[in-house]
Amino acid sequence: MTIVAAVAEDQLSQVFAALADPVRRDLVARLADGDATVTELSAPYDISLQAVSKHLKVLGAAGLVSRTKEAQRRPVHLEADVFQLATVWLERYRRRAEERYARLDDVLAELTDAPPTDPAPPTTTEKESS
Amino acid sequence: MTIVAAVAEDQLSQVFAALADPVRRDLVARLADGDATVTELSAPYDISLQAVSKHLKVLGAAGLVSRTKEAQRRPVHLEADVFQLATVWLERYRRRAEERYARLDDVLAELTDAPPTDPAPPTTTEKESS
DNA sequence: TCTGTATTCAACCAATCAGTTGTGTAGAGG
DNA sequence: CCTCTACACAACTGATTGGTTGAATACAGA
Repeated sequence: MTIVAAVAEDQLSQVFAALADPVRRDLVARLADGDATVTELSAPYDISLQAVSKHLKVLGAAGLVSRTKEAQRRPVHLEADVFQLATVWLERYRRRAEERYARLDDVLAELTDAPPTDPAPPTTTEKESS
Repeated sequence: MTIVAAVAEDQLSQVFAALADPVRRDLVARLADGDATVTELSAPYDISLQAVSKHLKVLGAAGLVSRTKEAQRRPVHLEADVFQLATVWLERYRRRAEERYARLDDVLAELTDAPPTDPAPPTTTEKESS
């Protein structure tokens, strides 16, 4: 279980890191409309083809794209499944935060609470990070 | 519109980059359960408090957290809204890719199509990146 | 006022990253 | 066979990043 979680953690890092670059997001956006080769993908940018190839390698390492050998060209294919990994993570904590925000007692605590003797009731006591 | 889009693009980059780090994701996970101070947040890690402060700065720049001045401590608060920015982007292209995958003619095209004279109809012709 | 606590700022360092250019390799076509 | 095309690999460079330590700032309490 720990190993699985660690691997997932690592892939999550790679997915987010991959999508942190505007060029790579643009590549993903274009690949969502259909597979394409490196040369086709690199055409719109003024960076070198090798640079785009590197970007695709990053996306590939994150599991966001796959390559298929087809003659001498290697079309890039978007793997939509991996997106859910990130979405699930995001939604999980967004929902948690919003739930907490919705609870009135917590809201009131944030508004009225500021006792120097009792610093922060909600967080310090429990910790259940990863 | 272009400026707005550019800003959004930039924030999206920052959000994804912020979440690409496991420590920062862990911080977010813990902040989802409630606000906390830097000292509290840094406790579980064996890195310095200053390092955690830096991480929070990154999260803050991405708009994922906010700080409120409260005496000499500055509790960190998770901003759940920004999560949707990322989620919307992810879902947009995941859905696009899956729609395309579901259409049978496209699937067939991928299987039977491989004409060297006509490289790739779907992508090269149009571009609507940023 | 002096002290302790909470936090940031600044300078530094090693590692990673995005880009480059140059070279190598695999397959299709003359 | 030779050449073009499509791509990957390797080495280099400048910028960014995650970490450190040391000092500065802000405020609460004795």
